[in-house]
Amino acid sequence: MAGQKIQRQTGVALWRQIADRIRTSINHGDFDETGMVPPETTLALQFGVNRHTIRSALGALAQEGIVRAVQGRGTLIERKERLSFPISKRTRFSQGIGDQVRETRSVLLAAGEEPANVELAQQLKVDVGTQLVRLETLGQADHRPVSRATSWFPADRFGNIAEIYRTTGSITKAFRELGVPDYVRVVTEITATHADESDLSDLQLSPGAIVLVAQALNADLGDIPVQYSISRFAADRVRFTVEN
Amino acid sequence: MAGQKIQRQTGVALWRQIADRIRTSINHGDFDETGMVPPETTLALQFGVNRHTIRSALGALAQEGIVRAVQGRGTLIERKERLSFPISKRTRFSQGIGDQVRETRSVLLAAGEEPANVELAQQLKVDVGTQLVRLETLGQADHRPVSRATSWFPADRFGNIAEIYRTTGSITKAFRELGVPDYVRVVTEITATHADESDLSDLQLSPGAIVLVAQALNADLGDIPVQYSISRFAADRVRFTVEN
DNA sequence: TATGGTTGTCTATATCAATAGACATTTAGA
DNA sequence: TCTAAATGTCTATTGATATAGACAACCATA
Repeated sequence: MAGQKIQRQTGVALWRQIADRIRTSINHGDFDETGMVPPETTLALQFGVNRHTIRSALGALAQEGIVRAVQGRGTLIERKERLSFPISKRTRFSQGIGDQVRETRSVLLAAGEEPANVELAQQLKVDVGTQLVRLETLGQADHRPVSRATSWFPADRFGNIAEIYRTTGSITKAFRELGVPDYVRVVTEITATHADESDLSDLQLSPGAIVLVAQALNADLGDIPVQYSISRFAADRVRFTVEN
Repeated sequence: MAGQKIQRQTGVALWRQIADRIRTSINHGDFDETGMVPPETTLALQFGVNRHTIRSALGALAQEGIVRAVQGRGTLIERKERLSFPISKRTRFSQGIGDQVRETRSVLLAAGEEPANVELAQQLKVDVGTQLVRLETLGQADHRPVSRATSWFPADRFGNIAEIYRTTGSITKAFRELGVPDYVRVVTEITATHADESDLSDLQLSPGAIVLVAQALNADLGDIPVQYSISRFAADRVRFTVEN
């Protein structure tokens, strides 16, 4: 927990800034030796704020299930999190993080059809208005939500992909059943923004959190686009790794 | 500016959330037709807040130089920003964004030597304690700061790289003079976090902003690590693009 | 030049965020 | 079993945040 100072009067409450910093320190392993966060009075001194402000920060982290305060003992670290998520030609949700957690799962939240707007048409190289299948999915690792994705597929080739995905829980398998034995990542765009309301509920985030947004285009082996997706990851649970 | 609601009582002030959202909309080109932000009363209605809260948000954006309010007319958009930053085997700062801006520049802020700690040693494949050259640099596009990077190089091969970099303003050229005709990106790790105090001053950010952090390892053509760097980008000025 | 639409300014009030201090309660260890 | 160290709870005060309403000042244009 380096000597960075915190900002006052910025529209971001001190307790939230401090909570974010402590969460980062925990994930970075700064307190691994003791397994607990430093005492409130120590933290108050370090951050140069009142002890009550520290308590607000720790209260928020306790709400997230990251720490647990025990009277008389201290504040114990309950859970650390930050998965490494590889991005490469063969980016698959389950494969990449499979060795970091015990169980990965992908859940279909919603499915539907809609015509391609200008942006989607451009990405998937189809005409505007072409019918697309839209899938809303939630990626989980050890029963904790990690990513929230919206994907679009050309409906003529993948009209019933929702059906198959629902049963298999895997895009890769669904593609295979629909005559796409393999596919590759063409391009990934990465941005970061503040979590919106649906992020908070879907990813079980604390308000004010940061989400990493990855817009990805997958194509089959004939370079025909098969999937365009926008995925939102909890920034403090995930890191992207680009291997060249 | 989709119908995402804003969060109350989250430790992030409403005016800051709204300022961030409006900035994103501007950068996304949502108001390009008129060149102005919607009237304050309209925004207040859309976001479901008081007009004074909108004024706080617009005031913050005006402080950043993004908008300018004109009494009687409206609030004009002064500047848009979000550069696309490609990440590939041959990631170079100037090349990637060279066609998006008129001028790119890289400035040496500081230089020094220090022994490798555990992490640096592991990354650069040297022994702990091996002497390294550390360079602090600032990447600019059209005189606006875009990235703030700290780089480490093995001192035995690149002892005077700071000197050369200061004159050429280019890592690529410095490498070339020091007997590394070419180099490739081995791996890039991408995370996101809130801006700290030095980000605010170096990148001229507004408090509470988000930074994208890229930790990158470059190697020469013999796969020997030559540079490990940690770069911080203003998240609302940059997007990463991973091409496979 | 009159009008509608827009930003600028003021007052007032309620709630959240942060500080300050005091003391209770619990735990671990001497 | 006493004590030090830690969290838990309470009261009080100040400043930042947000709402509400009213009206002034300014601009474009019909």
